[in-house]
Amino acid sequence: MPNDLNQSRERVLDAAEALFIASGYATIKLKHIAERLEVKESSIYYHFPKGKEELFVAVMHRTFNRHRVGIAQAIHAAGEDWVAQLRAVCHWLISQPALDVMRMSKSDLPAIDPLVAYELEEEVYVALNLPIREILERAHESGKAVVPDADLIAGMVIGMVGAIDIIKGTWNPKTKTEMVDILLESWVNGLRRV
Amino acid sequence: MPNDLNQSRERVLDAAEALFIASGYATIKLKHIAERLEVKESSIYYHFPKGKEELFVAVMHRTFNRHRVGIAQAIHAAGEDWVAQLRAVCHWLISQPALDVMRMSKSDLPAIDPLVAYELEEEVYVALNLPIREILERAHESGKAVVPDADLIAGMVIGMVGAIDIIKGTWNPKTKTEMVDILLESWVNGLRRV
DNA sequence: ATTATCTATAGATCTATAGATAATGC
DNA sequence: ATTATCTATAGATCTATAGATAATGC
Repeated sequence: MPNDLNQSRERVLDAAEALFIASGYATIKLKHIAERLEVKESSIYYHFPKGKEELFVAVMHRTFNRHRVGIAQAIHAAGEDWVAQLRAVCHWLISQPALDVMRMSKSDLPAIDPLVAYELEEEVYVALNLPIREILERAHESGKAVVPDADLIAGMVIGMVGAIDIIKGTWNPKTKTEMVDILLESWVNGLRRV
Repeated sequence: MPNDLNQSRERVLDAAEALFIASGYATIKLKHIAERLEVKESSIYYHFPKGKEELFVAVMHRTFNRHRVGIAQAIHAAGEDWVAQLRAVCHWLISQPALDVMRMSKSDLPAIDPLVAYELEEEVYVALNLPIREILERAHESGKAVVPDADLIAGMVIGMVGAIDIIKGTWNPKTKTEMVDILLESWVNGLRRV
């Protein structure tokens, strides 16, 4: 059953992305992806002849590229205010499958070709950390915020959205958007009241 | 070569903990643990006859129990001030192998017996989230802080320490303690300067 | 006798390949 | 002719078990 725009390849990437992003490279077997697609494992090799690692790398490139574009657009659409920009980035992030950057960095990437792993690590940085860092640096330079280490706080913002995902799943009845707004508000204005 | 206090069993737990905590249940094979111990895979079954899952569960119980005790002591030793208590918890956490709570919850625990997984999830909550949440609630009730959702912020604090670990590994030349202090300071006092 | 390891191997699972089958587009 | 699937199977890896070996404590 042929298709015009490589639709079946995209379908494989979609299924693999949902599973790899949620559970990681080692946990997800080709069997799981095949089951989700309702095809046999071997069919996946038609689209990704080199197999699991090639599929994982293709998924990651696509995901990080989507984030790079989505975050840049979100910031642009948010206007000049740095808090509005930060909120826009967070709202974009919670609209996407939750990334576990720690698992990627310490578990997924060490399992693949080191050169490709390095490239992917750079893509994450450019797509996610860098734009957030730049928001914070602009706010700092214009005197609107005190940002002691923009890279560090950018990393925290990304981790924040991941943390929301766990808390959401377990207990909290609030929506993710409400949670992000609460956390950002408390971070921007501070917890302390003397 | 016998030993007095189950020393060889503890040695297995130590090796398994370092690997499981860093890379997760699926990534770590018995081979990796055996290599680290310089024994054969089959020797591990002497201490954990039911194999990998039993070992993983024993590791997690031990880890969470150590955190429960360590965090309670850290808070007690920190005195009355809520910021000092928060800092003490964070300093305890960075003294320990970095936990990836998201990976545990979405990747490791779903791979084991559901009943045991539920128990472990509760242990994490009691050991980590609950004490932090209580610090924040006390600060809120005494009017010293504005804490909109203590559970949510407690989850973030735990995520924060994990995020530090990634950033540490990749770029930042600061020590983990410096990073925690910077992040806590910025969260307590707020980023905004109008 | 108890503790702790080893060798050897079974059985399951996982990744990957070869080659057949089928549907559509030209 | 091209796209996309399938069946069948090889080979590697992983978990687990049975039973031997060796050292120490009683």
